[in-house]
Order: sequence, then structure tokens, then C-alpha cells
Amino acid sequence: MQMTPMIESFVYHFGEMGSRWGFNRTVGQIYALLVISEQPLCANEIGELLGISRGNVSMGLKELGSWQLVQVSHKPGERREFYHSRGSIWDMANRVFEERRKREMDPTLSLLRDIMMDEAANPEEAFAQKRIAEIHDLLENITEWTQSLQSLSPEKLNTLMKLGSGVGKVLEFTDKFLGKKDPAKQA
Amino acid sequence: MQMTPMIESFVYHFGEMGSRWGFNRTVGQIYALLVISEQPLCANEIGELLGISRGNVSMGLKELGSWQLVQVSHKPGERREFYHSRGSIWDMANRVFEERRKREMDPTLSLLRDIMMDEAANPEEAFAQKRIAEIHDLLENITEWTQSLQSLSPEKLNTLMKLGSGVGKVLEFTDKFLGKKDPAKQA
DNA sequence: CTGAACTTTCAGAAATTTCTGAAGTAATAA
DNA sequence: TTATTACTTCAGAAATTTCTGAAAGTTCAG
Repeated sequence: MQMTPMIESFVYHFGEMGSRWGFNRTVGQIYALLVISEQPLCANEIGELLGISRGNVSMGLKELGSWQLVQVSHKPGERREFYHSRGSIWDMANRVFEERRKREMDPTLSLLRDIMMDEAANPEEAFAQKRIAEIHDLLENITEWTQSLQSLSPEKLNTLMKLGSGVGKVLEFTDKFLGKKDPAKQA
Repeated sequence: MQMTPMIESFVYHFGEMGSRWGFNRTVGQIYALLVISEQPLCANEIGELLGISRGNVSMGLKELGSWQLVQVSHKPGERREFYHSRGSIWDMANRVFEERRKREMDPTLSLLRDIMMDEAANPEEAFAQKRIAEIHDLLENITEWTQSLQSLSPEKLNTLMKLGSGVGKVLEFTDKFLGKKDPAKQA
């Protein structure tokens, strides 16, 4: 594996972006490398390619492991470990969504739920609770929906994506065809 | 406005979460306050409630302004400005999505597109380009899709959300009814 | 058991981000 | 015009995050 300008710009940009998706720059860069390398890489090689310390590589790989984004393999006769990205692009996106949901949405929902259970001590708190309930419902909706989308087959998901705002038309159509029936009950 | 334990826990948690959504802790806290306060708040009050400096409040409000998440108002006879969160919960979520798309997805897509245009200098780069194209297509799909969802009316969006994985059934059904026609073309 | 090859851990260093508060700007009333 | 009140900016301080590299841990062949 060699750091050509093309690969470099991808890796660096992915590093910046990675930090938006819940992990730091280095972790993003390591992941980018593993994704675009056909051959699995060993920790030393990763460190050299990115110009970072061996310890940092180890921590980065550990983090990626906790996201279930890397696969470890061995070459016969070699003691060291080789790393590679795991699954298809879709799988990766799914993992990142899933993991972020667990780390961010779930704790928030739980906190909001707790607050909703409390008795409001004054009108200000009562108003706050109303707003908090709205936020809770929105987040819960989004969470449940994305979860159910994740359970769809990749083909269906693709159809859905390609539909775009056409989804609106399909809904109308379904609505009309089913007459009285509420499409929400179809789930 | 008073900082009761309920309000405090909401504000602090929102602060932590906020940083995941593209702004820092203080900005998240300020926003949380503005969302759950029925009355608009002035900058001084915000600073006191959160125990942060006046300058920091100013910067935070500026940031929220750039996200179009706050509304400024005035009280008759008062010189100072009062701030309040803007729009419904749905609007807020939309703004955050929109803004993040502009700041994160668009530059990434543009970079990936550039890389795809380059001539691969060797087999390694050729492989990298294939992967990059996959990622590009995925991101583009997601971007376009979420954009078209945002253009749906809140009611339709709600129906869609409530459908959950029932979306799969609707698709099947549409598929069957339309016979040969590819639903992807319906958009 | 020993030593070589490799990985992990973690205390402190370095880099980055965020925050403060004083100085500057702006608007208004008297 | 001057005094007053409020908002903004930004250099440097403080806090936080990330990274390094040495030490400790692990595995395995001989």
C-alpha cells in the first residue's frame, strides 16, 4: 500500500469527517485506509502510512473494533495481525447508525422519559415538560423508524431510496386504494 | 426562569448531546434553555442561568443564529434583545439536518466526485476508486432521499414514520398492483 | 524457560477547542 | 454631547481531547 495523492486526500478528508460521526480524526483515517486497501494491513504499516505512533494505532483499532467495523486476519507463518474493513458499504453505514443510536439516542430518550414521569413543580416546569414530551416523541419516532428501515432488505431499501419524494405518491395511492383503511395499521 | 433540578438535567444532557450534532456544549445548553422557556430570555439571564460569561453567550447565540434556530424579539421600552427558539420541533430537526448536510455531506460528495474523475495511476488506486465510488453512491442516495423526505408535508412524513417496516409491505403491494412497472420510475 | 516479535496500556506532552473578561462598538436618552 | 446600557470581538487562559513512547503484557518457537 502506498500513499498516493489521491489516497491521501481521501484518507485525510475521511479523517475530518470521521470526527463528525462519533470517532476522532485518527480513527477515521485508519478506517479510510482499511476501506480502500484491497490487502489487509498490519498495525505497523498503518502507523507508517499515517505518520502516527504505534500506540495510537492500537487505540484506534480498538475503537474501530468496538464499532465492529474491522476484521482481524492472519497470514500463515506470520505472528502479527492484519486488519481489514468489515462488510459492505451498506453494512458499515448500518453499523455506524446502530452504534450512534445506542450511544446517543437511547440515553437521551431514557432521560427524557424520566423527566416526563416527574411531577411539574410549577407552571414553568409544566411548560418545559410539554416541550420535552414533544422532543421525546420526535426522537422516538425517528429512532423506531430508522430501526425498522434497517430491518428492511437492502433491495427494498434501495427501491425506497430511489422513490425519493415519490414515496408521497405511493402513500396517496395506497391510501386511495385501501379506502377506509388507515395505512398506519398496515405495519 | 429558574434552574430547577428537572430543567438542569435536561439542559446539561442536551449540552452533551448538542456536541454530537455539530455544536459545542454551551451552544447546546443555550438552545435547550431557549426551547423549554416559555418566555424569551435576554443574554444576561442566559449567562447567569448557565454560569457562563457574557461573551460566551454572545458567541453561542451567534452560532445558533447561523443555524437559524433562534428568534430575536424586543420588549417595548427595553433596549436589550430577547431570544427564543424558532419554529416547531419538526422545524428544528429539519434545520439541523439541513445544516449538517450542507456542512458535512456536500463537501464530502464533492471531494469523492473529484477523486472519481481522476485517472487511476495503478491497480491500488483503481481498487480505491471502486470503493470510493460505492461510498459516493451511498452518500448521494442518502442525501437525495433525506432531502426529498424533507420536502414532504409533515403529515405525510408522520404517516411514513408510523408505517415503520410496514413500508416494505406497501412497496410489495405497489409492486404487485403495478405489475411490470418499476416503482423506482414513479418518482 | 528464554527470547524475539508483536500488542496494549497509560502517564504525561502536545494539540485543539472552548471560555473569559476587558476593550471596542452601537444605540439611545437626556 | 455625554452617560448609560447593551452587544460583539478577540487575545490569551483554561479545559479537554488526542497522541506519543516507554514499560508492561502476550504469544509462541526453540
